Amino acid sequence: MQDALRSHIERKIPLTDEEFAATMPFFHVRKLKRRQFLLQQGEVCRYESFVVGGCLKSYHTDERGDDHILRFSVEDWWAGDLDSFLHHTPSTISIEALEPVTLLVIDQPGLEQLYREVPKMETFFRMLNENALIATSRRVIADLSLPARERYERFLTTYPQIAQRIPLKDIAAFLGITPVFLSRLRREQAGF
Amino acid sequence: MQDALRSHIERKIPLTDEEFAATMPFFHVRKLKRRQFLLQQGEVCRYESFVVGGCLKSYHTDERGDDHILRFSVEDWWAGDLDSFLHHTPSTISIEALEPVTLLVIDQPGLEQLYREVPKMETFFRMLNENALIATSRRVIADLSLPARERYERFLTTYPQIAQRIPLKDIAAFLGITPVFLSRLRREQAGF
DNA sequence: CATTTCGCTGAACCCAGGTTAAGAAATCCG
DNA sequence: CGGATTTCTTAACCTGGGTTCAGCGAAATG
Repeated sequence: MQDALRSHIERKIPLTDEEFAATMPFFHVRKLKRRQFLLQQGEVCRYESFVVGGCLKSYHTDERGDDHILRFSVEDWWAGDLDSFLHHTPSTISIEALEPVTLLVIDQPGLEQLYREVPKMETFFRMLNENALIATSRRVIADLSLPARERYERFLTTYPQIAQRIPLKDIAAFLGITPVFLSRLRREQAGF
Repeated sequence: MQDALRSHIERKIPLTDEEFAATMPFFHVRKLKRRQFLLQQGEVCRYESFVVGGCLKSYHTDERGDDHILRFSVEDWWAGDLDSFLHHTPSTISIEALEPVTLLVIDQPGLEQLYREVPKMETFFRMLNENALIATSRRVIADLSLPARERYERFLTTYPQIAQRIPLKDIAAFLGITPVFLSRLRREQAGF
């Protein structure tokens, strides 16, 4: 399990055994059952969580009660609300397990101390956030410039593995359309 | 002008005179006239640019030729395409001066060397990207959950200064609606 | 295994926001 | 300054996607 984290980190930046040994104690294991919450909208997000196994959705619930999914986190991804985590403000999202989930979590004081003790880990998180920023910016572009059907097609090709594991209504909540309409898109698509 | 950059950095992290002196040479000044491009979609983005004065828009042009504005960068903000800058890939956005602009720019080898020579600057850019990620994620939430009129109202209250300086058609391109429709929103709003 | 619940589909109808066009206002530039 | 260009507004009409409701199969729950 620690292996999963180590090889994940080393995909960006090599670590010595000592560095990894110094890093590991800052993390601890957490398990969630299906439908259990890692974070509920309104709470302060205390942990950044590395997903060892399983799948979660991060979503915002608007005033009308509609859910809007920001991202799905599967093996080798991270889950958390950075704003709430860093600034100790109530989070604007909930994070919920779609499958049984195993996590390695770190809290904010821990992360800061980790940066001091293992500077390479600051570099690692810098790169991680760079990538997250790039992915999020791509999503803004797609949301602004593509109609629903193309966002759906792009989702299918970009995350084929994820698309299989996830109910249609959650994909709809991710794309920003209703399940009814997504069902319609599928049917039309099947036509050819 | 260097003062602008220094106090910008020190708003996140204090620097000694030596650290700042070591930092400054990695930046150089660049000026743009109104309508001049800092980056054109398809080019590789060679610089991260700190805005000393003026205002720019970063926008994506879709296949149909429609522009979608991702952000406006004014004094004390940054402009650039992180994905293209880091990975030397053709950029998916253009960046254009809306007013005469003064920049302090740094290239990618320079930035990497800066991280090595002044580690605090890596911390600074980590924090900078954290904030950018938070802002971009907020935007995704807003795009997914708010109708056009509320996105407009939020834009007005969040960036009142910027809203003044910018033509309506650019605000529309930022909100993802047509100028015609934005004009309609304004009229209805004026009604009360 | 009976039953309630939940997710998916289909069809009819509706509305926010887009499109087109044309005039008024502002801004640019010789 | 005066013509040209660009921007803003208004109005009439159009469409992508939402909403509602109904039926139906697959899971969860007892």
